[in-house]
Amino acid sequence: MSRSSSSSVLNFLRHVSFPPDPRLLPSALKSCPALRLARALHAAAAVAGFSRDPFVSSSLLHAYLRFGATADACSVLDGMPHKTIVGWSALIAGHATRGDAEGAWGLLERMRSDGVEPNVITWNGLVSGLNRSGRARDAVLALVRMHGEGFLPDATGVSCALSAVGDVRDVSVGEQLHGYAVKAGCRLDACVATALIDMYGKCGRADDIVQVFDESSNMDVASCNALVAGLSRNAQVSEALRLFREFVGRGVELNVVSWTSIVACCVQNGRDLEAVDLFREMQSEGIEPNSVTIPCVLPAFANIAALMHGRSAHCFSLRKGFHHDIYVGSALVDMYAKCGRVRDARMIFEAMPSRNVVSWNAMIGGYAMHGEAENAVQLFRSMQSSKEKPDLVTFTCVLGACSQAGWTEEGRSYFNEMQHKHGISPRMEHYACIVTLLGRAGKLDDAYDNINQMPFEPDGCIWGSLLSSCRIHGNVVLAEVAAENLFQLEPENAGNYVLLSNIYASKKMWNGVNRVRDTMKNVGLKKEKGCSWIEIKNKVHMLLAGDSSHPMMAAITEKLKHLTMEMRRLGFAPSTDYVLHDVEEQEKDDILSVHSEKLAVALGLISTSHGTTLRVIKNLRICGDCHEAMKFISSFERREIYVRDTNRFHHFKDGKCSCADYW
DNA sequence: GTAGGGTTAG
Repeated sequence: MSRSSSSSVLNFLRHVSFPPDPRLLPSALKSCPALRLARALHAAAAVAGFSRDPFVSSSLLHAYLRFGATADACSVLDGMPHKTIVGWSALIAGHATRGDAEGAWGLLERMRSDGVEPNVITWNGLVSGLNRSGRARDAVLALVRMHGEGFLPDATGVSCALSAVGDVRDVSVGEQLHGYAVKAGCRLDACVATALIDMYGKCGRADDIVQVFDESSNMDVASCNALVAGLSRNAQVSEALRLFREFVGRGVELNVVSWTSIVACCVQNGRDLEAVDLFREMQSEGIEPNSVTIPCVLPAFANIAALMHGRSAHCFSLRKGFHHDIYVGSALVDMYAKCGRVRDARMIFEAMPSRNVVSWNAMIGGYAMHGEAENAVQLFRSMQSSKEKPDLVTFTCVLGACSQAGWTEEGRSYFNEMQHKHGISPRMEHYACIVTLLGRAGKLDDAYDNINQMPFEPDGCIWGSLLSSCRIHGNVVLAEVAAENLFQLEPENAGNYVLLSNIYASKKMWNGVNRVRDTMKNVGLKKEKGCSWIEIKNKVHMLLAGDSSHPMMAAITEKLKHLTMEMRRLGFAPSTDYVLHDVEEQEKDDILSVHSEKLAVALGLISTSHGTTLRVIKNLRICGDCHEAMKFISSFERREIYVRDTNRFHHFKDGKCSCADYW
């Protein structure tokens, strides 16, 4: 038994006597830690003949409601000779909180026929309870009926109803409530303002959030937090950051929820480096992260492969006891896997006191990302012998693992198992997995057939996957089909043009190359800059392809020159069909030599001691030339090198890659 | 007896 629950039992025992004393029973019931004990006290009071005492029965009623035992609570109220409005209201709120809308309405009628008229608290309790139990529509209906019966809903009722509206995303009802709050004079109440912001945020109305903010004068810290969350939901990061600072200017004391919200806002919108900075700033402001902050910030460390930062958040969690939290545990599993430490991820996973579907998916997905299909599938089998049911994400991970390993038949069979054994109908992402699975294995026609047989219109991911496969297997005809669809679906995505152009270039079809380049120029698209990150001694370095702004660039260039010479000497020939441009061979070598992952690895080599493992992440897929170069470097420099691209991990060791050149 | 804010996997 934990320390806190044993102390609550001691506190309870202090109020218990034998035989039972009617003056002590109310306080005993108030501190009663378990439903069974409340029932025992009830029985003892009945035997002693004072269970109908107004104080005792009222305490029993509330104790039962605290444990959600609405039936017991009902029988207590039934036995009360004088039923008070407080008793009725508590019972109605209790039923509503358990999601029993019908029971709550029935009690409201019984209360009236008993001669007790509901008041505003009775109604608010009903609205609040229904909202809390997820019966959002019923909560709004209750408020409407309350109004229809001549009651003026107050700030409390309106806030609860607004919260319900946000859950059902019915902005027109939300707007009506907004107008009502203005008329009823409770619009400027801080809770109403917060609930309005929350509602508009959930309904996708960022402009209205800002308008509520502009028209409010007495917003507090919770309003700020709702504001940040609402803007984050609608991808308005800069606005969230600006208003977050403005709250400080207004003298609002920000708390751990505020800081967690702004960190989460950056992470959820791909601004990982800013999230890391804010996480630091939070602590220098004297706000200590809690068990919600940690799972919010961990994905930022995971995304930029900041293993040292991630480890220190892990240590912090251990010190604070957060590591037992299922959110923290799952986020740690994901972080270690994405930082290249899939064994550490498994250790965390095994040590978790409880797991949910997210924890399983994080671990299975981790194996998939590392190309460890065997482990992924094995874990998927253990999941099925556990009580946790696989969901659509689980199958995305399992299918992903199969496609990384080239397990075509296994992948097909899991695709069927998903539908027929688990009743999950395939979604876009599952078809994308199947197309990748078949395409990468060279079964391009099969992949194309699958696209044509899909029950809905394929999206950019599907065609993008086919196009990538065409790049690997040099299929110009299907590549043109895929590209045609992609240019319609995502005309702004430069990567598609680059891929098609590379396919033409690899076939020496220079007219095609020029045509695509002209189109790109006309549409005004630039090739996305390759970008890599490497963490060295607790600092994350970002390197851009062709960019020479890094302070150590001279040494990096020197190191690359030396490596290139050694590669040549040992018979390594750069493979030049990976670049977009049709240029002289020598110039192509130069372009290749500045791909960002090479810069990152060179920096890693000169900044760490011999034998240190290097971990690099990249915003694009690693090119074939860099892949060859990494294999060479791993053997020549005797270093293990992990490169995580958009697709998976490549673990280079002794001249070989964990993907076995299949990617 | 009634009210508003932050979390993990793809």
